[in-house]
Amino acid sequence: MNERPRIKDVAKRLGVSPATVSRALSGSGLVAEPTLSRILDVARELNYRPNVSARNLRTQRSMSVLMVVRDIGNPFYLEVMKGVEQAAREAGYSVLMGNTENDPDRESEYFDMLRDGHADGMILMTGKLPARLEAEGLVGGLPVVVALETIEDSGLPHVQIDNFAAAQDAVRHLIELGHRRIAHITGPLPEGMSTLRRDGWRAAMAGAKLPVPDGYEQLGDYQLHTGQVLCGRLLDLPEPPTAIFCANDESAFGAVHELHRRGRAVPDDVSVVGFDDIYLSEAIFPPLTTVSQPRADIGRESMSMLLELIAGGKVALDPIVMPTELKIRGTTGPVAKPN
Amino acid sequence: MNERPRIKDVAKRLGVSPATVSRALSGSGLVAEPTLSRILDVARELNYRPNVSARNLRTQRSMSVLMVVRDIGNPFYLEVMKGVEQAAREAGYSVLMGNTENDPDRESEYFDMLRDGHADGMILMTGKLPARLEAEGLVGGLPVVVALETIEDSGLPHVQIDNFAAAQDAVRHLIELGHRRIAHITGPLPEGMSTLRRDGWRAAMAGAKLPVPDGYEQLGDYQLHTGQVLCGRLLDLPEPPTAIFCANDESAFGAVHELHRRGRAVPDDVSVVGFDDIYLSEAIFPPLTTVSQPRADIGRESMSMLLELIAGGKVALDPIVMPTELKIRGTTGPVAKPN
DNA sequence: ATGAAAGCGCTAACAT
DNA sequence: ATGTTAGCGCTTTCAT
Repeated sequence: MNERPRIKDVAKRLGVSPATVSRALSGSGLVAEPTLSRILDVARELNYRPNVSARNLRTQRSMSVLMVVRDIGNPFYLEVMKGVEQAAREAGYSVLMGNTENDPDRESEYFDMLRDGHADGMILMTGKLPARLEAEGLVGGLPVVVALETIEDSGLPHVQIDNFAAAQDAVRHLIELGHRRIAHITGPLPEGMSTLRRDGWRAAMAGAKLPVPDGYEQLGDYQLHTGQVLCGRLLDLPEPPTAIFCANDESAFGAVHELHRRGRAVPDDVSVVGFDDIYLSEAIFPPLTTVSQPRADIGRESMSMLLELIAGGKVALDPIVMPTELKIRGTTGPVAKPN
Repeated sequence: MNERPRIKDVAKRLGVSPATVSRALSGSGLVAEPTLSRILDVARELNYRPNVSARNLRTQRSMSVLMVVRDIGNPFYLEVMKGVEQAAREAGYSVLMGNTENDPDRESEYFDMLRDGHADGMILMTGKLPARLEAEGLVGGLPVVVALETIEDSGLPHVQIDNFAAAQDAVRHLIELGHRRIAHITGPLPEGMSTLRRDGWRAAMAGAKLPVPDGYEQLGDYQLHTGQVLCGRLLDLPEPPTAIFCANDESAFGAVHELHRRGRAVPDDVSVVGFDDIYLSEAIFPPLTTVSQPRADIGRESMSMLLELIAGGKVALDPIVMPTELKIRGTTGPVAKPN
């Protein structure tokens, strides 16, 4: 088991100083030509790689960032991660994935990783701050970017979409198709994103002077199975809806599933709209009409803001709002003729 | 912007030496009681966290492992990651995600991270080694565990499933339902996993003395859209199959989609079986019959082997084979009466 | 039970 | 253009 070479091994081989090797390898442009390429050659030959712990200790930075999500099992984040990773790589950074599972301990653990030098910055997608930090007001100024979610009064930069407007648009699409009985399966309320989507639905209904009968707002939790159950409940209503707007795609999948199960045609009997345009939304049958977020762009944008922050730059505190697009696919259609 | 506290700050506050603080915080049991709790108190009060770069440099380990996959956008890996992460956390390790996108440069980059102290070990799920390393035979002995895939003659420990037997079982299930015309949409051949699944199908067919007409083996690539196209091709055959075994769930989704599109009933006209039991397999309509892998278990098992390796322990080179289960759901049924 | 001192491997300030 | 030197913050001998 041969030892990994150290910088001084490379230096000795050529009779130069470690400093020169360091300069040569860092591309500082301070090393003259005969020496430079000989160093590069030997480094390659020995397969030398600078030890990152030593470098990080010396430079006081880790060249890594943390991307913290609520549930790493949710594929939605993968696309965002791809964008983050791409921007990070271009800047020479690595990305560490953090998974909180909504556990406050883990949430604050990841903040600790900022302090202990594990990472230079963080992209936070959990929608909340550790209570401890928030209480002591020591969040402002940290190299943290909030993405997807909103954290009010945090003093942190945000990258997000306009959940309210996107939901409103989605519901308007249903209204334009002639639907008047439009129900909503919400996300976990009163959580911010869910609330905005719910309010967008309400606004669209109010804007078209459509009534919202009792039971048309079903409290969900973004989960597929819950969507299925709640859809069933909607169908059992005395006046069931002809269209259902779901707070996310998973619950929309559940709704479509329940409709199939009951032999109701989608969209001929009931239209369904989702939100997020996750992986496979296009693949179910019929393909899901849903609000598409520019996930990779959100990731990239978040990362560039974070790099800016890390570099000590000032960053706008007005949220960056990325555009959404309503993907009209197969689960929405004209309202059935009134019975 | 107050500076982060250092170990000597904690030490000074109490008039003890940094060494004592280090010992107290590491739970070495070498610090006596009056001192111990006072150190712990002050550390908490100052919110002190040891700098990881310094610690890693000194201890020569990073307490991180690398989990390298081919495509981070594939949700299949998320469940594996969950298992890896759980086992890692329990041992005090963090998990770094690596994404190669099948790019050889990136593949060897991640190996470099083993040498530069970024990570102490690696769980490799890409099914191949960087050519450079392989050529120089410097892989054996590295703290690397191969999961899901197989790398022949690598001298590395493996955690996997029996793809051949699982495929064979899945096809036998179709045969038991009375199917005789069973086609297969493969993964990317001649890649190892795809080949094993294909061979399992062939073996089941041969075992039942069933013919494999021309065109019944369609070369796919695990992608949804390809599955759709190839399913169409199968249906256009003079003697179309009554059942299709797909090398993975995505292509099965594509196949089901195409069947729907053409108005063919699933499973009444054609049965479909997938492989992997990914996220949402249960959610499509009808729910997909598929081979389920114990993904989280594979992750956990890989991680514990890796920990063993890192600790310098010897590890069996016979592959650890995890059990699979055929989940019989809604896309398979008895063969239709012959026309 | 605690302290003093060394040193992990690197980079950057300062010299030349 | 290159070498010398110091030191990042920690853990771990070794000494007491």
